[in-house]
Amino acid sequence: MATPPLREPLTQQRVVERAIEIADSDGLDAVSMRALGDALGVVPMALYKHVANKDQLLDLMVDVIVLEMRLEHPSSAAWKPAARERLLYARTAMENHPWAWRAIETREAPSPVALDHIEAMIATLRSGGLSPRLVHHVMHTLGSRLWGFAQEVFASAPPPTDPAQLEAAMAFMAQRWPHVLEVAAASSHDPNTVVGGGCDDAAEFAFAIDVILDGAEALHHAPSREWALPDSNR
Amino acid sequence: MATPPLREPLTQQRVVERAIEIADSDGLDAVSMRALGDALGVVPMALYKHVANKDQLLDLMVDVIVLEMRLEHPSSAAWKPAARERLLYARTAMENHPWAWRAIETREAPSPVALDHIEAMIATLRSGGLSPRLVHHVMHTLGSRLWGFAQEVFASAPPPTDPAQLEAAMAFMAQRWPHVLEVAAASSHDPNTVVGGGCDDAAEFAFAIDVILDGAEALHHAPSREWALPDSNR
DNA sequence: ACCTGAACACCGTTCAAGT
DNA sequence: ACCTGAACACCGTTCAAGT
Repeated sequence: MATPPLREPLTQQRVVERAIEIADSDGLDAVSMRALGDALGVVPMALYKHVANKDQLLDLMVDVIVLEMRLEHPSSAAWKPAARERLLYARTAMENHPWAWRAIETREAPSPVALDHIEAMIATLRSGGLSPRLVHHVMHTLGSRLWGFAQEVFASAPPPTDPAQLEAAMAFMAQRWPHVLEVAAASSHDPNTVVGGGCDDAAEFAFAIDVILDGAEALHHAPSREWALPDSNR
Repeated sequence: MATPPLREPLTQQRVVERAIEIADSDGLDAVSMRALGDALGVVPMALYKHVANKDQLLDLMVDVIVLEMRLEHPSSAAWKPAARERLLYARTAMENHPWAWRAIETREAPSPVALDHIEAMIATLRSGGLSPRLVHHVMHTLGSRLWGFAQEVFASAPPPTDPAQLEAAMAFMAQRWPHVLEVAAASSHDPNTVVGGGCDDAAEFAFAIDVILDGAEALHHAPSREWALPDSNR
């Protein structure tokens, strides 16, 4: 009588799924080959039968998230609302996996799944008649927003919770960085939490992509027609 | 007779300068406490007398680069060319230290030096009469471009050098990602290097900030005056 | 005051060995 | 076929000790 296996054999899919679970709950740094092995009840080196190395593991994790950004049929046929919907859809996937932007940023080349996403957005913009050259600039201007995130540098500084400290900090800012304070106050939805925290990421994302898409539309219709020539290399 | 010291004692400044030199020449990953100690002819643990830990070392390295972005007197008094000049100036500093965006991105809170940079840009935008709320949105839209970089996700894929491989890759792209190929071809300055590589980063940066600043100007002058109300919280 | 040595708790990964 | 154990070459950092 053969001894039955004590657990399911690993597969690449199980390895990647578990890695995503760990990243979702504990962050990307918690995904080490050793911790992932532990979570799967296996010695770390066993993982190397299913992924070539950690880099390929990250590739596969990113592909799962990018696949979640796939939008088969935008609800509008017009290029601008369709592009807008694609970008907001990508942002939803990113919101569900807050670690993913850090993984995407370290990928060196686009996978076929990523190229499918790029292709869909470019096709949408081209369907509006925007020239290849204008579309190219727009894609660069969108930058990471194509992948549903904007790198909000220095965005995560929480204000002090102690009211006395908060008041002191605000007094100091009013003296040394008065314009920063004024703009932070203007952005705050809740007037009581004036410094940081009061920022609506979704609204900022929407504002930014509207500026970019409106700008693209304006250039497309510009009287110079510089951007409208479909067959030039401009 | 006291034995003279065999080398200059370390200072925080020397530690940070050497770390920046290593990052400039070998990349940010080459800056480990151990390698930095080696480069200074000192055991790694000696560094902890001058920086609290590696995180503070990165803070200090970033501050040096952000200080290089300081522009005392823009050459125009008008807000838009002045803002444009600030952004391009920041990009120059970033170009000289290609590792710096990776370090900036991992900082959690802005240092005083970083707040000075933010303050200068906000003051420039406010000098044009843009409302605090519009300025806030514009700052978010600029995102990392305020720090002179745009995260060009998946931008660094070099095309195959072997002509046969290149032709095969292009044939495959033409079939599966036709719009990507068309747009890549339109962007290429040299028609012989059609896939990747032919992209002018400086031109893309300039295009993007012009779209954003032009968009800000249009909203500032918009007939709705939604963005022009200086004293509301909108 | 400033630097050192040994050690701890981690990494990713290779290679030969086990069942 | 699939997993394991021991080992290698790295990390950042602490702590007690040296001069």
